[in-house]
Amino acid sequence: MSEQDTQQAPESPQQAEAAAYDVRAVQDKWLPVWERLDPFRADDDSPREKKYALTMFPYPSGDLHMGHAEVTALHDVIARYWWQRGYEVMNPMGWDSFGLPAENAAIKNDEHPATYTYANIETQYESFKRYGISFDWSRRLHTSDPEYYRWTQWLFLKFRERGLAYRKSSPVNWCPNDQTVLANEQVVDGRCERCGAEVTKRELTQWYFKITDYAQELLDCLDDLEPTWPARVVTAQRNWIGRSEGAHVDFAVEGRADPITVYTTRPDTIFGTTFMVVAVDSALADDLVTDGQRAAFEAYREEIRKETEIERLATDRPKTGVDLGVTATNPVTGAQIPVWATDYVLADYGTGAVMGVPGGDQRDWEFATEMGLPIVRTTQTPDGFEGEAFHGEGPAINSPAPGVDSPLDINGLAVDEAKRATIAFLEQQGSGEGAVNFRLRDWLLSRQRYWGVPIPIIHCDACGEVAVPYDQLPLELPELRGADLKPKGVSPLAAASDWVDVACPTCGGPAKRDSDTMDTFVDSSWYFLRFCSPRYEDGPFDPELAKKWMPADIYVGGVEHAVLHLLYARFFTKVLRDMGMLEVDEPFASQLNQGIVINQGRKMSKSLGNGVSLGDQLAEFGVDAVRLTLVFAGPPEDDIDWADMSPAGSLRFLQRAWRLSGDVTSPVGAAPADGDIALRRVTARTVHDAAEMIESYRFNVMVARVMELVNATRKAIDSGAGPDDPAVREATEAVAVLLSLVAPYVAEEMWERLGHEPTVARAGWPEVDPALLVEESVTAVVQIQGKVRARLDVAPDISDANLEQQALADPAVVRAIDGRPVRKVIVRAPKLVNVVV
RNA sequence: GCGCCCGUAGCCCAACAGGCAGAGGCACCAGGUUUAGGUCCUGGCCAGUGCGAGUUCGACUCUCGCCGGGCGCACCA
Repeated sequence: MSEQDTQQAPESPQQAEAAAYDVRAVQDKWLPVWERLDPFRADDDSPREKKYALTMFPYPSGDLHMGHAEVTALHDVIARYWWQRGYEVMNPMGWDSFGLPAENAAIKNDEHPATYTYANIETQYESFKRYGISFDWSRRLHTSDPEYYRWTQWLFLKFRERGLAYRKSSPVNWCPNDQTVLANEQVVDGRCERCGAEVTKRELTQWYFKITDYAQELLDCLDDLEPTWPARVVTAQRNWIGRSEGAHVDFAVEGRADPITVYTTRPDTIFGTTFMVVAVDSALADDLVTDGQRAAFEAYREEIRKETEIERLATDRPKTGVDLGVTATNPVTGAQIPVWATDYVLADYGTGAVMGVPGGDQRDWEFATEMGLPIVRTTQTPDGFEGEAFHGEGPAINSPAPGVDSPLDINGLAVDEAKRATIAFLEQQGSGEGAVNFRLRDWLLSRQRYWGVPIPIIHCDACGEVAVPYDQLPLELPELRGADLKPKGVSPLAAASDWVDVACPTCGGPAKRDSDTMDTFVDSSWYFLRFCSPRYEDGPFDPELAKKWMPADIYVGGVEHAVLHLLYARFFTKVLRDMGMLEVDEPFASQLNQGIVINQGRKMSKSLGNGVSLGDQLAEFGVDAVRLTLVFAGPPEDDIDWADMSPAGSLRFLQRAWRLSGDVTSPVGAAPADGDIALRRVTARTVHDAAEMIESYRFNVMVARVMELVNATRKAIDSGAGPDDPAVREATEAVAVLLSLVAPYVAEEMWERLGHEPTVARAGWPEVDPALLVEESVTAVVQIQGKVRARLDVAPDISDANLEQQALADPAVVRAIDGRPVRKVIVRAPKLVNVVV
């Protein structure tokens, strides 16, 4: 920047002005003008067709960084394109402003989390404005504002009324560092998604959203999203939901009223069941164990509880378990089989109990081998099979085994048939039924933290759980700060007795508020709906306006939310639809996942010392050049290595484009039809292609096309049609409009120099005369044996026969054929002729 | 272990639906301009598409197998 200034000092300001524009001065000039014109305010009453452009709202930690710069630059290309194409565009922005970093900062600095949060929000707000993204700031929201979280609480209570929010005791994921529980989605490879600490299990009573009620629909709708959502997100969600089909089977236990029910995807292997395994941390195991085995069982359970998730999930360690001392009855053979407890069965999947079929399941095989339990194969293995358990296709064998008496016989049946026959038998006998299971668990939403939405529930000894009355919402957080917020295993709110101790709204007796707060993913599960009517007072959003704006036409953001935010937001949308408040089934019609900005082949990090400061880059090259660099770097989904990029080169290009606007001498409104036809064709082609590129998210190619147009226009001015040709004006105006999607400042400056009023952002997409897109002649290639031997200039509508005749008459072709007999001629008019000799 | 994606000039990246491998940029070189090793203008340089097969008149593009890189899932019965 300072370099720019010193370069302008020389004797002739005129000359300096002609060579380069002052990046900072241009930014300072236009920012207040845009502020005044407010060109991106979405009008709820506009008759124009709507577009809703959404980008993931940030968490306010410090100032904006390169990642924010990339995602918003890409997003803004689309939003600004839609404005230019004449849509009414809603492009809102806000902050996901509850969360742990603010709380940690508050403890460290002995202050209130709001101090950190709102200071950062202001910083980011100012940065966003200067960065020139076309946000409609009139819709700004913060999830930590009581006006916002009032409705988060309202939604929680409505969900609860529908049976979709409930409390249960269960072993939950616990982050020992953050001192809070985590949802399954927030545990990555056995570690806390946020801080990386190894997650352990704890038995706690917590609030859950019953997202599993929507498992099937969440899965089914992915088919509709497949064409417009990134494949990896769709796949990730399918895997996460994890639907499987199988059966529930009851194994009777002598002396116990209830049988042990298992879930299996392979009911056809039931004859190979030589033992049962129950999750060691389940209530079922505790209930089944005999007095004689209790001591051993409890010792084993203690050992397991001390393990971290990482240890527990390791697949290569030996199987462990303890015999519970009871036996169960195989419903098809009547055989008595031992029941064991183990940690390789999960308490919260299926029924927490599994029939052990070592012949068909590798885990069971290992367990049987370890414990000396019998192994029976029930599926014929292929010739030469040398593995252990076999779970492939093959006819059923030993079902029943010779000499075993059973009312069911599935020997010889293929796997699918055997499954069907077994389920039919079990259903008829009343000892089982076909069943579907999902990997997806209910969403644990309680958090033992302060800086979040208080759960609006009061616990009364007499009345139980009582909802905070709607007219008392928002239930605001008590004022806590600094050391009050230190993690102590229970929510900091629990210690705020003034706040916690209340009269029961129902009976008036002494009661306590629920002291947990909600997972911040609850806040972000509906913010895109609030944007439709951000000041609405009668509900979380105005259903009429949601009807107008929803769904979001594009959602741009990071792929790290593939199964977190994106799944939760879909769930909320479906529930709100079922509540009659929304008409859409899905919130986001299409999606774009940008890559990340790295440096020197590595993720930017403090420890590597390879961080790139957005502020420094903006100061050195200006907003436009940084935005252009990010958009031009490559396909949006790809990571950008900043070390490979050249923001200086981007700035040079922008200077070249800008210079065009000073060279144009024809008047505003000069009839383009009188202009140079060759340049007009290039302009038309560029505008046409640019639209296509944007709509297929190939923004880097769009920029390359604009560069070509700039080059062509330069040539026309210097050595062609000349600066007064109307086609030069037409081309330069097109450059300004196209550049307005990426480099708003220089585009505005060009627009003014071309004699127009601001703002170029709303100038409208250039008109393209379709006649200019039709080539007057094309080059046809003549190949001999697939090698190019000649080129012909031909009419675009030349016939196959005509082209073939011309090709074979061409001297170069005749020479190449060299008298050999022509065996075959392939003609693809007007582009190609291939002669086979 | 299973699944998905990607390998094109020194570097970042293009190539519609199989049909001329290069659109654009960076870097580099040369000439012009210049007080100028900068800016600007002009021109140049640079790969036969990771490897090996197959299909085809024709393969960067389709199929199969390797090699290399990335991502996702992973004791879910």
